[in-house]
Amino acid sequence: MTDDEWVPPQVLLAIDLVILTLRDNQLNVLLVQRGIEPYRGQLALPGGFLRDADERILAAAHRELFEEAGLHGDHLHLEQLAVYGDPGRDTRGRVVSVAYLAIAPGLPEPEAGTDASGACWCPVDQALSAAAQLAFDHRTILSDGVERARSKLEHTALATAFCGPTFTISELQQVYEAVWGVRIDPRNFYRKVQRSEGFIEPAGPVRKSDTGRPARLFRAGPRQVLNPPMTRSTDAEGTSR
Amino acid sequence: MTDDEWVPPQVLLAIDLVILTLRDNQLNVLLVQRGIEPYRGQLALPGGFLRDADERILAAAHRELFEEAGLHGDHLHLEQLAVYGDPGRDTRGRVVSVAYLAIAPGLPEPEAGTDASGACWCPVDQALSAAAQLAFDHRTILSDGVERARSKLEHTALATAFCGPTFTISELQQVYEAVWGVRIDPRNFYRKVQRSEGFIEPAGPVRKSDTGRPARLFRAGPRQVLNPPMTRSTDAEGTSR
DNA sequence: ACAATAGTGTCTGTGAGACATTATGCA
DNA sequence: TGCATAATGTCTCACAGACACTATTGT
Repeated sequence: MTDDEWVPPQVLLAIDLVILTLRDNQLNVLLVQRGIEPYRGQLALPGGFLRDADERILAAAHRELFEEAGLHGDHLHLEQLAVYGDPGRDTRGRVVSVAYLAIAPGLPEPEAGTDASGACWCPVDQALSAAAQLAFDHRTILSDGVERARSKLEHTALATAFCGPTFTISELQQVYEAVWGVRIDPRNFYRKVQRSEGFIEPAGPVRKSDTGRPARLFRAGPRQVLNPPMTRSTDAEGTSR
Repeated sequence: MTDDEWVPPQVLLAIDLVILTLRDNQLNVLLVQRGIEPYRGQLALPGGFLRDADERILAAAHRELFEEAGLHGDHLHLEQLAVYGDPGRDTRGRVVSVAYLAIAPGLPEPEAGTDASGACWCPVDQALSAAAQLAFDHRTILSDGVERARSKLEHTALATAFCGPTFTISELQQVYEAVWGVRIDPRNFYRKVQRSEGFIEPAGPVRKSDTGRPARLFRAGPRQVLNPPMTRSTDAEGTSR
């Protein structure tokens, strides 16, 4: 079409991870402090380049997930989020990054000393505030990831991925409250998740807590898409004209 | 981390387009017949490589949209779908493709003679049937694109993108019926879209048709996300255990 | 007994779906 | 007048949200 000698340009392929978890009833994201240029010393999402030309992209995401956070595949939700590839987003050349969204159950401090020179959980509110100054376009990526998680909570069973293998209903409720940033009536929530066919199923007897009546335990059910969905009261959306 | 001499591998970046429209009350997709290897002569989604290292990915999508289908940006919905980059999906090397979903109002036969040696609209049912044999992993991409369109119809105003600048309510209904493959009660549909704040707004007087009472015309409203959503009766989903 | 959380029951408003009815054009 | 489609009204059932109430633990 153009020159006979024209060949398409090549690009560097990177993976970025938005790893969300719940800590202390707050939605947290895993951030690392960059050890190399560009943006040396600044906070960034964990990630890296494709290792070699034969590595699958999803495999690279899993590899980075392990290298930078010490997490491996089991009990972990991992899904493609979007591609970010604007020219100039990385000074090292044309870098196209595939972002993945990972949801992990509540975890203690991350394993340090692997790849990243310092990884830490950070509340997303804080990471998204103007003061945080994430590297590259990672603020956009994080924002997209959080919005995706919020949305998927509505009509999929994603919420169970934030919990351990078994959980109580009020623990599940805390997931919704933390991710959506709203308060939910426990009685209505209880009925709703119970009725939602295949969402959760009974597991073991009860979990005793320090105070109050012990709660029954549940595990994630077989159904991934919820019917009916968990409508969050979306009272301020759309274009305000 | 590994060798001092290690450099990340480079890949070729491609764009693939899932261009959907409505023709004769059927959901159609634009396909081209490949003029070059690999998969020469087979049907494929329109697409191509990044032109140069400075081109934005979205710009490349718009460029291909024009080159291969003669469509340009106005009155056109275009959104990122996903990335497909498995090794071996293209024999020319490691090709990572960013798929875009485009929705166009009903259109006549596409402009031939630009880039693709023959482009044509094809009913999606037919394109997805086993007999079609699309090139590369384009069957998967098309399938993902259609599912995305179906899903977005529920809680966004995407349906209006299938229509012209003005449309009647029954035309809008035909969009839903065609994309979802269901029948909808016209009276209930009428009330529902009317009540949905900001979805559609009156435009001009009426459109006369060959038969029956003329219908009022509407245009797309300012609101993109619908509240309440247009629930399609999702009676068979999730994992059947 | 009391505090605290788990779990159940009841009421009310709203919307979805089924379907009758009226309105407005043309042959 | 008859036909076809547009537009509106009515009914019923199911569910969301509000909230009173009972149950079961520890102190």
